[in-house]
Amino acid sequence: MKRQITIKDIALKLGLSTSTVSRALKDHPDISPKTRAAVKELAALLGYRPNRIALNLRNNSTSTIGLIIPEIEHYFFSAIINGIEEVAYKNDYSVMVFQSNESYKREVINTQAVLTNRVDGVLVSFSKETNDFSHFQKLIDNEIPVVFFDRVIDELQADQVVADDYQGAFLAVNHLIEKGCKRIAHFAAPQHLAIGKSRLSGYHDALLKHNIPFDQSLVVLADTFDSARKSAHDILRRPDYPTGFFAVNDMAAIAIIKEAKHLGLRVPEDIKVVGFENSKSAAISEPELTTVDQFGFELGREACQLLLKRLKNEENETSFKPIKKVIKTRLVVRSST
Amino acid sequence: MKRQITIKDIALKLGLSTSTVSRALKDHPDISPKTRAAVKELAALLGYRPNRIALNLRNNSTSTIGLIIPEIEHYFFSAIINGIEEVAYKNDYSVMVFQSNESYKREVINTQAVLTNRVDGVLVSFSKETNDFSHFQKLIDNEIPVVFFDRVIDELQADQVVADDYQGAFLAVNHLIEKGCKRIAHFAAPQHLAIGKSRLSGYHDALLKHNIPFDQSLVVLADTFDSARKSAHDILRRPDYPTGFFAVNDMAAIAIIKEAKHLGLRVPEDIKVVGFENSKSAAISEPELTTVDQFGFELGREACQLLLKRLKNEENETSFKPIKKVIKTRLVVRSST
DNA sequence: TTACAAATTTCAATCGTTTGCACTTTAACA
DNA sequence: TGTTAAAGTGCAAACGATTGAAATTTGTAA
Repeated sequence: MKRQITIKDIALKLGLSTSTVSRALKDHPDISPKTRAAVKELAALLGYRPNRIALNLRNNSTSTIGLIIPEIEHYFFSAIINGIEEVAYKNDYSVMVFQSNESYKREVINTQAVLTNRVDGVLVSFSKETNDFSHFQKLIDNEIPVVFFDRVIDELQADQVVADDYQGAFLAVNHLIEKGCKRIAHFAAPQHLAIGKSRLSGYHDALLKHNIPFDQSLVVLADTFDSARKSAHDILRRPDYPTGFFAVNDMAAIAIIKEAKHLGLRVPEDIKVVGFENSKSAAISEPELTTVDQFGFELGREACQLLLKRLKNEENETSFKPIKKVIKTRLVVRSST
Repeated sequence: MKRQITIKDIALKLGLSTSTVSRALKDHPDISPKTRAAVKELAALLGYRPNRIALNLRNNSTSTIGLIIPEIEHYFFSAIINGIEEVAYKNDYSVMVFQSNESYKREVINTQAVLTNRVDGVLVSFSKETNDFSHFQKLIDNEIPVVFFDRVIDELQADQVVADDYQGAFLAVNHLIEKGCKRIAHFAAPQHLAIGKSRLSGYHDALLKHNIPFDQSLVVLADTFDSARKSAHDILRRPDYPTGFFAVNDMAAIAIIKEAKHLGLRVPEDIKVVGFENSKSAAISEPELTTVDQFGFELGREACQLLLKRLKNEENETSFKPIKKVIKTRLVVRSST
């Protein structure tokens, strides 16, 4: 690689010391106008760019944040990245992306990578497999600010940003009931994830509000297209199949619709379906899917803003109080209900 | 931030010099077994981690690659990132992501960011707006290896990785013809993009092969959902509307299907539609979309591998010969044709 | 004991930039 | 002309790790 122009090069050509050049470049008042002008001119001419790595070393900071995320391919996560990148960009931070691919092992390695790369802070949404969180604790022990988003855990002393899963689920189920559904199934996420729990509990309470008994047999674990399609097949073949479906994400909801149509049922006449995410696919599905908008972009923005705030107040080490931000959701009504 | 353990800390505690500690840690033969063992033990005990930034400065390399990409939210691009991250991860590289959001201005800033961050190499898919490429030339002038993927340009002395757009388009249109379509429309991407040109020319040649005259009025510029829906509306209202549609991407194809159904036309009975991308949405659409698989993941992998190869052979500066890799595509036949 | 080689270890410079302090120049005033 | 303060520059250390060369220690044989 071509050697980059350094302060030393400029100093040499001008017969100055590196200190003078350094100060001239940043308008230090000690430097005479003549010298300053000369330095700046030559710097521009040579195309001098300060070497960030040297600065990183000196300041012990990289202006980089690490992002550990299950899978970029999910619409929801890429929307979040969008929000994160937006805020990072505006604050002159760069983002390093590490995917766990929903693997705990990979995630542990990711936390190490984040450490070796000396990022200033980390944004995390952990994998479905993860139920030991000591690798994140290690980050916190190293006093690297961590903000969890979407998939969060209360046991760690760290900030959190989440969608209002409870509210969203409540809205969704309430909507199904108002549309006339008496028996409503819930396709749920694993219950060790907070989103799994909150959405189930929103579902539960919406039923309660309308005096509909909670039926455990109508709650199935299915948060992917394939598993949801299979479960939908089973449940729709029961004689007393439910007429309302609340799925934990859009993919599962779409799988339900697909399978229903496959079995000769009409949506929304025979069954009604609500998803969660408001992905691109929701608008494409046929009929278009009623869903809960999670505002992924805003969620990413909030998470990044929170992290940057922590990075700026680093001196303030007295008694860390975790902040939990909750982003309100919104029901997007379409033709599947 | 807590001060990290350095080599100096270990040296001090053991009454050694930093050089000895450094060499002991990397099994240099000069170091006596006793010393080595002692150093390693203490290093492990204290949780020593080498400071990558210091190494970056010394080696003038960051083990980081920059990725400049239009929008992460597109399935195709996130699939590519997946492939890139996979290869980077295996080779101990980290990936910094910069989105241009299809904005030329932002892209120029991204190239600067990539420079200040002193990445070792850059992977680029440029924005639709871009038709001045001097900002990329600047990267090349700085002797930073650049690999273009998907959206590429021949005028720059840089490697390229692309899907075989011509072949894919040919397959798609050939398939439509074999399914009985006589009049086939093409919803195209802007013609200053190589993908726009290649896919049009694949379309053209497939027609030619079957002696179907090329009709310019059947080629419309529409590569987004909204623009395609609008164009589909117009074209389907013509009395002599075409019965085959080849869209430059899945979103446009899905828009065509939506609009056709909206106008009371049946797919695939009345019109047949083929997309390009093989996104998740293609499998979800109703009817499921026949499309050309671009193998985004493999494309990302190839691009990253090519870049890493360049990074490894940096000494070899004699007469740079750009490499162009073409990834074969595959027609995925579903029920829209 | 001396000499010499081999085995270990340390020194010092390096990467590029910043910054407290010391130094030199300039100018002004007595 | 000498004194002194102000203005402008330079020195050197620091960030953390590496590495060629120099220095030290150790071992061995005469």
